[in-house]
Amino acid sequence: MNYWLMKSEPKECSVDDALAAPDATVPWTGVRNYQARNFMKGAMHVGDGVLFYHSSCDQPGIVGIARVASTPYPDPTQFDPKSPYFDPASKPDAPRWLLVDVQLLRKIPTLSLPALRARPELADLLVLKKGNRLSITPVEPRHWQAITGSRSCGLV
DNA sequence: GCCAACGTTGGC
DNA sequence: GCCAACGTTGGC
Repeated sequence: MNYWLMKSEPKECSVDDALAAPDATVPWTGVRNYQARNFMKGAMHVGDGVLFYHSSCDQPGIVGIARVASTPYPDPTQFDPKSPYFDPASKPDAPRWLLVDVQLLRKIPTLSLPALRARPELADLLVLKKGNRLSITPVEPRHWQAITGSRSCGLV
């Protein structure tokens, strides 16, 4: 069991969009960074805990508790010329970009960046570190527990 | 393999 | 819109 923080721009897929989706599950499209991809490819497992994060918006922060709901599979947007995530260098027989499905378990009151920074036990949370731009970052168990109050995946 | 130029992310 | 911090690209 691992834990992750995954960023989404609410303009594209907000926590409410995830909540409204069938089974509250959405494909995590658009990851175009090798380090983030490699997390999905090599270290993520179905059932891993996910902190659902809103970025590039009025109030950035953690807005939901979710879980990894699938093994990694090719991100279809890489093959769609009309998609902003289209990657002409990626071929269907050798997909470059992957995604996983993410299932929202519960929405939480937004934990804003200032609120997160106010907690000393979260000082090492990667998303709070200066210069961090990764859209998927691993979360240490102690951070997960501090944020969710649970050792488990957040299932109630 | 080096590294300068360029592009992107994302908070502010 | 600004800009710091990275990642990627491409000439050499």
